[in-house]
Amino acid sequence: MPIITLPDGSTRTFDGPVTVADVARSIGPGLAKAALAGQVDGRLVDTSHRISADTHLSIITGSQAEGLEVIRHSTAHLLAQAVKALFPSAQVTIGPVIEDGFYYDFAYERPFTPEDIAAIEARMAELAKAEIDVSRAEWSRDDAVRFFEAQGEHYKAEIIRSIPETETLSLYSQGEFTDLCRGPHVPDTGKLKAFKLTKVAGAYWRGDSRNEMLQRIYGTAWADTKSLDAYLKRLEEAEKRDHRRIGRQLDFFHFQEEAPGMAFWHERGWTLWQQIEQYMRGVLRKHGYREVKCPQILDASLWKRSGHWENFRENMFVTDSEEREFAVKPMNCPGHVQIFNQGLKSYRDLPLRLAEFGSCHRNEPSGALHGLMRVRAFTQDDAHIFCTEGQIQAEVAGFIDLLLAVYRDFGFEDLQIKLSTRPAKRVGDDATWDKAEEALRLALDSKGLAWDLQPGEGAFYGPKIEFSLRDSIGRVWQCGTIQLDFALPTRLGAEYVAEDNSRHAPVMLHRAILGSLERFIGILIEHHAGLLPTWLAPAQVAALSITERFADYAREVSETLENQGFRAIADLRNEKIGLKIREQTLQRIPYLLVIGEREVEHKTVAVRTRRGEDLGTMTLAEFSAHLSADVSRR
RNA sequence: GCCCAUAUAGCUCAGUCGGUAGAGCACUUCCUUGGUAAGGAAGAGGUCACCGGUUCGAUUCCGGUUAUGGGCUCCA
Repeated sequence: MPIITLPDGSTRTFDGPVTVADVARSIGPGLAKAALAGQVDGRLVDTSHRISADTHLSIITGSQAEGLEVIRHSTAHLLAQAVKALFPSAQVTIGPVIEDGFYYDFAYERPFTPEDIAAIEARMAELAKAEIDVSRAEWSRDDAVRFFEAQGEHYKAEIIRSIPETETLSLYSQGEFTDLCRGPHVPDTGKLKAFKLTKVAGAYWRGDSRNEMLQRIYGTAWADTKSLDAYLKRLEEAEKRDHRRIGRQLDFFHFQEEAPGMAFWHERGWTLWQQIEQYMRGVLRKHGYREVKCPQILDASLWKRSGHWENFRENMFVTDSEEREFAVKPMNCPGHVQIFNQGLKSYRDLPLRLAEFGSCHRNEPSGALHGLMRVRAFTQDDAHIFCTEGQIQAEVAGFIDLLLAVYRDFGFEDLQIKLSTRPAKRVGDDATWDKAEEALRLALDSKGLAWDLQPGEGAFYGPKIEFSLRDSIGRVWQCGTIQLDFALPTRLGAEYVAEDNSRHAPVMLHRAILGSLERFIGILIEHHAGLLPTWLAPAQVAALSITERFADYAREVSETLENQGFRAIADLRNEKIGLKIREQTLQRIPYLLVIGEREVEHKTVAVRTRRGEDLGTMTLAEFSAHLSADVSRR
């Protein structure tokens, strides 16, 4: 006589064992139809799951996050079923749920074409319409291996073989298709109503580039077509924010074939860049950094000593001159160590914080390039803090405060933080690593930040924290970082004199807040959809003359504002005011000053914003005060 | 680097089942001097990414290269 407690606290008593579906039916026909899975004492189960003891049960539908996940997972199976039906020799591998959808990897003798994808999607729709029952069965591991081998599914068999022998596996079947899966799944394919295959791509088997390439099909799935349409709409909107598109529209930068992965900055984009750089310069100075500048190319011997030659030779641009081998710097640290090494340093000099807007070049693999987000020529807001072990935690904590404040000023609140700890191949003894990792962890926790641990993902020379921001379609790009380094100072002979007159290698903290200026600007553009905050906007205000008769006053207005330190332009073209407003609004200029007879007569300006608001007529002094207030509000 | 796709005017794109191309916007000139998101007319503009092959003939078909896009791998 199981007594079942529902989420609202009510209970239902049954005469004997019941399934989740039975319970849903007893509550109402609507719920019975909507039920996708159940949650029994916190565990997700199929609707066919039998309950024989007292328990807490929640019926999962498509309106819950768990339900959506079930839908996506089941849609991945539906995709595999359709592929197997249309391409029987394709082998299935894995098909997980991802953000907003799912993918499934297949091994097949040729890539799937767009026509194939259309056919597969059509078959999926048919299979869904047929409302095929999805059933679960438990198998022993070895039986499952034999089953899949017999079907010619060698990848699946390989996956199962790597599962411990003692484990019982669940296999889900729908029609003639059976797949290994933990579940749960929807009770029948008819529950899958809103899905779309989005793209095909190659993907390495088991994510290893030494392995063969599989055919990955991506899709999205939602509880209803309305949500699906909303999602597709959202993607479309995000595309309009693409920094590459806005960069062209606003005349910020361009790329061309002769310089792959290296941006040409146009005046407006460069103005934005300069605002960011000057802002950062001020912030760094306030926080005890000293700005330096190192040579762009350095003799190969230095890169050999630093270890970069050995590890990254392939990705470095090298040059021959005077029969010597040079490398264009791929990073700034060795240069900063050279500066540190000039003159004998005392413990009293520590922490020493050397900052540089360091221009670096890395010959990134061609397939990795992506607009401003991944380039071959970039500028880091780099700095290296030379300190003692005892100073690590305070420096890291101070850095995190600084980073959060900077991000806030740029309008970013939502970031992903990851702590990467010691990899298998590393330098330094375990005691040092223990201390270093602990220092990073404590610093993070002291800020009350949420972070993920990435065990084994640290650099060979030390653990690191990475701060990432998302682009307009949810892709995550690393920007800030702080990395401990126990290796480089020793390799490059950096040392300081301690209180007891002994000499020690300092600990080196590599850190960047924006990461690369290029990438940060890309994200900034997308984040604001090109409507940069006034303090960053390349042109903050445009004076528009209504006819040529008022050109002189419009020019005077813009010059006055320029002299007050604002970035103003004058649009004196012989065009209608409507056209000028349209064009300058599309250029995302925060303020437009309309200047005609009335304004000239009363020495005023009529102010309109890029969002279409009319701020009315005011004197130039009043507008200047308004602009000033806006600029300081970052 | 790997898989797939794409490359036509400054931009966004159409087109040619193989006979050297077209639109809108932008640009130039002229008219218009107009009060809050596109005034009108005329004109100019393309080695159809590059290199090769097939063909009487290639922008179109095939191969290669380069770049870009979407993924995968990588990212000191």
